[in-house]
Amino acid sequence: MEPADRPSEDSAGGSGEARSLNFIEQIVERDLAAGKNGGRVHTRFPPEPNGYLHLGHAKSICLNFGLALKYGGKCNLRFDDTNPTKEDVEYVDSIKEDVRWLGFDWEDRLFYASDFFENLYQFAEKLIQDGKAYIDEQNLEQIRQQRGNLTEPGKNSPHRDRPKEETLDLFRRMRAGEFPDGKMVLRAKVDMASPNMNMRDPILYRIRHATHHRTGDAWCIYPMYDWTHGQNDSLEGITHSICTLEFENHRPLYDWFIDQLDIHHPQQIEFARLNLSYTMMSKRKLLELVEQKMVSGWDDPRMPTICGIRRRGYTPESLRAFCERIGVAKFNSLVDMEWLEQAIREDLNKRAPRVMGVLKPLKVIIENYPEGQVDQLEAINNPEDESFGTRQVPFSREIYIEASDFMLDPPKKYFRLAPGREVRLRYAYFIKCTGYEQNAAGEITAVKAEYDPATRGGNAPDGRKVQGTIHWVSAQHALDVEVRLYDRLFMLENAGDIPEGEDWKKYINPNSLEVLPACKVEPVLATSAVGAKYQFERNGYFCIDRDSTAEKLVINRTVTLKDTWAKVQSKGDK
RNA sequence: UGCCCCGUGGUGUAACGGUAGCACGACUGACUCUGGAUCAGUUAGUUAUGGUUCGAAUCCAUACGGGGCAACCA
Repeated sequence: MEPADRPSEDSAGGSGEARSLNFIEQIVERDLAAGKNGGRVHTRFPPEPNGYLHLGHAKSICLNFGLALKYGGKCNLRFDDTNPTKEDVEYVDSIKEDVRWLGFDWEDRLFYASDFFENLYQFAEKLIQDGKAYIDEQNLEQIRQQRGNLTEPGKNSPHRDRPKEETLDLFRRMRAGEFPDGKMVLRAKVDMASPNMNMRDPILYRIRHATHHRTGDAWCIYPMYDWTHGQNDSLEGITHSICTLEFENHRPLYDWFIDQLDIHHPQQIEFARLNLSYTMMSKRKLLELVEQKMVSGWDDPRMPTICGIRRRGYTPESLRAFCERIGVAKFNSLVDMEWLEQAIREDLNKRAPRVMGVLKPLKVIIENYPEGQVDQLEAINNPEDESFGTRQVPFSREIYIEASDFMLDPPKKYFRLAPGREVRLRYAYFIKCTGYEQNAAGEITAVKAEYDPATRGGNAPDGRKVQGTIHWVSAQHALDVEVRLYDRLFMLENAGDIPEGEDWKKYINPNSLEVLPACKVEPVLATSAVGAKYQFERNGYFCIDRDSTAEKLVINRTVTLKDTWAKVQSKGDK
């Protein structure tokens, strides 16, 4: 993993431009102005370690850590590990790696909900002592029946008025392991008739004789998320508990708990989660893609996971800029994929060295160029930044150009090579097409050309202009590499919104991966490291994949360059 | 059918009772040894209907539309 530059206060979002405050920043500033929390800002990012982080989490991470950075506060990393049957250290490790890679630092504030199991247990005893909780010995089905539904109130459990001494005894024996799974639960005594379903005597503890990835077998009762989350925030001294919209209806319950316990009261603020077009953020479905081998793994470059997008060639800076740009609100929106791509283009445009790479090679034989001769031509490494310097690119009689840069019968406004036409080979010479070879199927197998020695370096002394400049690679010097092209994973724009029950897999794009096994790139790439990023001129941004071997580089296309010619063409098709 | 939340150009957002702005896209044009980048310009919006007000995207009401809630999940 490459080191990530730490975001500073005003580069947290990648751009230092003045920007109006989002609604959460407004709340924070209001609180600060009012002297609330003694001027502290303390947030947290609280993932459940049951899957890999995705772009939706990136939004939350940037928000929480970004807020702390902006207001001189702190942000904790806390794992919500209250369900031993679903969680695993594999996920804990990947989450830590991803947060760090994104450029954020929780310093010494790494927590687990399981660190607070004893506190939570004591809180529960207090609730019992206060007559605000009871042991319910009904089974799952009975409890569900009594909960009522959206329009009808629930009914009280027959155990609701059990004496608190009895509840306390039972609860302690629950902890001691005297009862099997499902035998009983601890419930809060709130209001079975509340229009808010969350208030209808929620379950606080269930029995699970399961080994926890951190606490081992120390516990056989585990707190529910609702019972854990708010108190955990409180114990960590969180001032602003930022979460997604679906927890809005839970807030009254969290507030109720905090009030009953009379402990520090963090303020919960809900925002809309990220939806990105042509992909989905469902952990469950992403897991299924991995398990059913529809992708190569969690870090498949087509995945919307942070590790996937990292392998694809995205930078932390581009992701932070993306998160800043999409903003934060309570409206459920669908962000166009284009925004993500634009963010990485902007970043890499400034930072990626340029190089020439031919994806679909077509050989060009320059008939008036001496056989065996090699010319070294100077090329600029990054026109956006002089400090990148220059490099030498070998040129010889036989070169490869992009197959799409030659047409037998070109349409109007096609500026590239065609019979009789002259183009510039970038940083090299003007060449004019003098002929071509075709196979029996009519495919062009080679192009013949003549070069003008006077145009060395790319300019004609007589001042004549050419319309097009194309990239090329010397055939005898070229490196053979494999390039992998990626397209959207799903064919449905709002792939995150497929109704439950419908077969979401039928929307998977069968052409999301295209492998080009025989691409030709400049020899300088021979020494490049895994993760190194380049712009292949006129083609896009690429990054060296970890599947590379000593014999053959494997290169991912991160994103294409904007292509106005492609746009013109596709319009012509319509 | 109940409760909660949300509706601003194509997209994402701002304006907090006083000129509807910004960004991305799209479209023009300039420039260019990347049909990239850059620069200049254009386009286009307050879901609807009432009300309050000198004045409403903003406050109120109703309607319409979208989202969430009935796991011993988080």
